[in-house]
This record gives sequence, C-alpha cells and structure tokens, in this order.
Amino acid sequence: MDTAGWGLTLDSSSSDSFFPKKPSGFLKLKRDRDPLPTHSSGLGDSSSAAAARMFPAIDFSSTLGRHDPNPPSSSPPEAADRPRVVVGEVDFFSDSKNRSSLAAGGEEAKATSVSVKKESSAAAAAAAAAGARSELNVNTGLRLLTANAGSDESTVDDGVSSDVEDRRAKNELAHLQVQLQRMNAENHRLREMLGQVSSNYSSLQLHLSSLLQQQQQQNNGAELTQDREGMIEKNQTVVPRQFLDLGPASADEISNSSSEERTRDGSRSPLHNVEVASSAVVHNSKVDQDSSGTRDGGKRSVRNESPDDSETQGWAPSKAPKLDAAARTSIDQSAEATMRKARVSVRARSEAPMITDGCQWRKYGQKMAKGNPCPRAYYRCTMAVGCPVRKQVQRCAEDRSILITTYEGNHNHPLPPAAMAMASTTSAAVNMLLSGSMSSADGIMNPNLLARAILPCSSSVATISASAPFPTVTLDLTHSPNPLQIQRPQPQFQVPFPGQPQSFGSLPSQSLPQAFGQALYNQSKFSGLQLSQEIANSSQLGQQVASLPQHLQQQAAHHHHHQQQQPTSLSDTLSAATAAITADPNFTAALAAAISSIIGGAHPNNSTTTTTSTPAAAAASNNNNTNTSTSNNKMSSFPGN
DNA sequence: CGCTTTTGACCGGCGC
DNA sequence: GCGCCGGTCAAAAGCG
Repeated sequence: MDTAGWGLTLDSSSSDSFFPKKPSGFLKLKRDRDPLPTHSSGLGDSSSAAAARMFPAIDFSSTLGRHDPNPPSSSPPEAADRPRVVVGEVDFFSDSKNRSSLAAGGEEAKATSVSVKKESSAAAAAAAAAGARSELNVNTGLRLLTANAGSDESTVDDGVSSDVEDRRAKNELAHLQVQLQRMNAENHRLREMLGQVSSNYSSLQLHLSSLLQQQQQQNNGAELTQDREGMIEKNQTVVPRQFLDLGPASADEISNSSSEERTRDGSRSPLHNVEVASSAVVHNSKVDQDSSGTRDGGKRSVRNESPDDSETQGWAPSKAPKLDAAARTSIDQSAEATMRKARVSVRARSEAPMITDGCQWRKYGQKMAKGNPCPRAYYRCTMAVGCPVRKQVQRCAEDRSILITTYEGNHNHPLPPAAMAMASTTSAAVNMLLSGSMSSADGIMNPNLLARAILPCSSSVATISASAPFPTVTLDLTHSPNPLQIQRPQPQFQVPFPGQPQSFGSLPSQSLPQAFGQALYNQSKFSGLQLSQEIANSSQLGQQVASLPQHLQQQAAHHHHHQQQQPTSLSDTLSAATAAITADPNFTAALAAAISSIIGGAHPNNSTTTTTSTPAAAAASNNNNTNTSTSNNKMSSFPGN
C-alpha cells in the first residue's frame, strides 16, 4: 500500500488504464489531444503522431492556457490551423483548405480562396456549362484561372493537368513545410538543451566556487571561530554530517548557522551584515509573524554561539548539547517554530493521492479546508521518530488534477537519495525564506528580492509569498512559463555532463537546493556531497528524473501515448518523480539566474536600507517580469483553494 | 498482531 | 467572549 505510490508514475504511465479510474486529470489530456483527432478524423495514427511531433511548442503554448476550459475550437488559431496543414495533405475534399494552409497566410489565404471561389462560380454561371462546374471549382482555386479567364475550353484541360501537378507540388510544399517545422521544433529543442546545459554549467560552477570558498573558509575559519566554541563544535560536527545527513541537515546547518558565520562568507557578507543588523526592525505584521526568524535573526546577532547549537539540535538531535537545557529548548522551539512556519508548496499535476518524494509519510489527519471541496490531508514524516517534517496534500479546487503539496520543516535524519531532491529543495527554500525574512531590513522586501531573483527566468515556476499565512515558496510545476522551455518533446535530455557519466538529470535536482543555499548563505555544505552520493545512486534515477519533468508537463501535452513507459519499480519511479520535480530545468534555469544575480553582486538590494519600492522598481527595470507581487495571489489563493 | 488510515474531538490563533 | 478555522491528537477501524 504505498501511498507514496503513484503520483508521477501515473503521469508517466499509459493514460488508457487511467481513463476508467479517474477521468479528471485526463479531461485535460483529452482536451489537449482533441484538436488532433477531431480535426484529423479518418487519419491514421501516423499523421497524428507526426502532428504531435510537429507541434510541441505550439501545443504546449496552447495548453498553457489550460486553466481556461477551452474547447478545442477556442484554441489559438495558430495551433488550430497547423494541424490542418497535416490534414490538408490527406484531406481530399478540401482544396481550399490545402491552398489556404499552403499559402501560409492562415485566415487571409482562406479569405482569398473563398473570394476566388465565388468568382469562379460566377464564371461558371457565365459559361453555362453544367459539367464544367467542378473543373471550374478546381480552377478557381488557382490563380491561373483568374489570369486565363478568357478561354474556358483551353483552361479546362490545362486546368486539370496543371491542377494535378499543382496539387502534387503543393503536397511537396506541405511536406517540406512539415519538415521545416519539425526542424524548427528540433532546433528549439536543441536550443533549450543548450540553455539547460549552460545553466547547469553555471550552477555547477557556482557550486564549485562555493566549495572552494568553503574550503578556504574552513581553513581560515578555525582561527576566526576559535573564540566561539559553539562554532568550532559545529564545524566539527557539520562536516561529517555532510556525508550522513546530506541535504536537510546541512541545510539546517546552513540556516541555523549564526549570522557571524554567514558574514564570514565573502559574497554574502555585505548583505548580511547590514541585514542582520537591521533585522530587528519589524515591518509587515504578517511577515514578522510568519518569520519569528526575524526575531531570531535579531537574537542571533546578539547571541553568538547559542543559535548554532540549539538550532542545529532542533534539526539534528544527535548533536552534543552545548547550552543549558532551558536556553536550548527555548531557542530550539523558536527555531523550530520558525522553520515550521516557512513552507514550500509544490503544485504538480498528478492523479495520485499524493506525489512521492522519497520519504515515508503517515497520515495523521484530514480536514475539509474552507473554500475547497477537496479535503486536505496531513502527513508526517515517519522516517525518523522525531522528524518534524509535515506535509499537506490537497487538490486544487479549480483544477482537481493539480495536486498541491505543502512541505513544512526539515528532516532530522538521513534521507535516501531519492528523497534528497525534494527535501533539499524544501529545506533550502525554507532557508531562503527565512533568510529573507530574517536578514532583511524589510520583511516584504526580501521575498520580493528573492522572487525577483528567481522570477526573471520564469514567473510561475517559483513564487514566494509573504502575504500567505506562512511564508511560502511555491514551485508550480503544472505548467511552464516559458514556451521555449516547455517544448521538450524528448523524454530524456540526458546530456553527458562533463566528468559525470551519468545523465545530469539528477544534477539540477541537487544543484537547485544548493543554489538556494549558496546564493543566500554562500555555503555549500551539503551540495557536493549530496551530489556525489546521489550520482552514485542515480544512474537509473537520472533517467527517470530526466523523463519525469516531462511527464509532469505531458499531462498538459498531448502525446502522452507515445511517451516512454518505464516499468520500473514504483518506489523508484516515485522517488525519481520527486527528484524530477526539482530537476525541472525551468527551475534550474531560474535558480541559475537567481544565483548569478545574487552572487554577481549586481543586486540593487545589496544596499539593504532601500525600501520595498526600490527593489520593486529595480525588478521592473531588471526583469521583464514584474509579477513578483502577483505571485502572492497565487500563494495566498492556495490555502483558500 | 502491528501498522496505517479514518474520523471525531480537541486546542490554539485570529477576527469580530 | 464567542465563533470560526486550521492543525493536531488519539481512539477505533481496517488491512496485510
């Protein structure tokens, strides 16, 4: 009874088995596929397959608007027309269609052909030849007729022969067009892959640099932190944990590391120096409430060693106690409360009751949330006794095929590689949120900053909300904001990563949380090690990871029928699905941009004394996407949904 | 028999 | 102070 079961497996699996069970999610698929079958009725699978191959970009873009319950007819004219090109190749009773499509003029061409037809009918009436009607009809479609309108007799014969040739030529033309479009699609695909590779490269480079920095830090840090026993102890305990606890713990370490440790980091220091100093300032009540981390941050700037130990203990109980129990527990509680309040929400299309992230969960409650007919289920991580991680799973009220999974807290135990991606992502996102709220002079500003950093690449992949009851990062995997990135018809984008024989499908999943952490903390305590370990474990995982994001997107796509089906074990697939979520290249790219923007130091926000309006304005100037504030709508709408 | 799920009760926060 | 609501608890039921 693996509840963990099937979320993404379903996505990857054949839809046929699904239809009888749960049609909800596949209504969309059906809808997506509708245009092809309906318009190309009578056509074989080959043509539809060809069409599917042809229109990944178009169809994806059209399916982006799946939120609006568009019947196929209401799909954009471009998407609606192009299938007709294919149809027109075979369709024998629509010359005008052929011509219109071949004329590449779309509506215009149709209009012209229609007008010509009228002309021809008029000519036929003038000729008063009953049998010539069809010929005239055919001829009228051609522009030759209008030129040769004078002699009917000759044009009849010539019209027939030339029409055949013409049709043949046009078929050829259409064929060429199809090929051209296919090439274009492939071109897009390759371009996207290139972008992905480059983004991965940049993230890896970043990771490397941070690793080096960390090394330096460890070399020099011992002297700096000698006066702080807690720090030393922390360093000693942290390093081994990199191998053991991997992501979350290290993320915790990162998040819980004192401001001083953070300020030791080169690129981060200016930002944090100022921000921590001003972290006591209370701004938005909500943000303040959300992030007791704001208060924590203030405390941290005062208390040097306590936060480290206590907070890391909150996430790693095995740590040797340094403080007296009372202080530790209090700090513990505050830290835990802080971490518990920050959330990461993942929106993904899935028919399964919940997506699997590699962890084991036990359901401990279910409630009907207001505003959503779908019940909200509460799960608790059961991989360790005291693991504070919880998650809520709820279907989107508007689109039941969308599963909203909200994570809360950080694992206090080692995780299987499959769980690393999601866990690291969530913890990193939480850390990001907390760091934003803690370190900023303006509680609102930082989410904007972060969102702005993330959003340039994609507006809807990751959103940060400060208006939600809890600070929340939402990873929206239900659609891709960038059509270029969506159209990834290849199920596997396994580009051999330099130095790594494995597909780098698993790489983004690791570099992503790292990126978060590094961008904000400039630490890489968990990144490389996770990476290496995961890579060791994920040669097959990588494949699935690579293919799964597409599965997510393929629910919005139309050609799920010829996607590869991997009869892998459920757990593998599911864990891969988890990794896939974070391996989403969109998100990776967004992260790369975020990192580069943050670490590059080009942030106008480095001067943290600016008001909220300033970063917003900067965002407007820097990015074409100024929707950071609108993302709040999505976030805030989630609990209500 | 042990584990998981279900489900009603309970609790705390928040708004009125 | 009261009610609403989200979140959690825990006993009962279900299941392998």
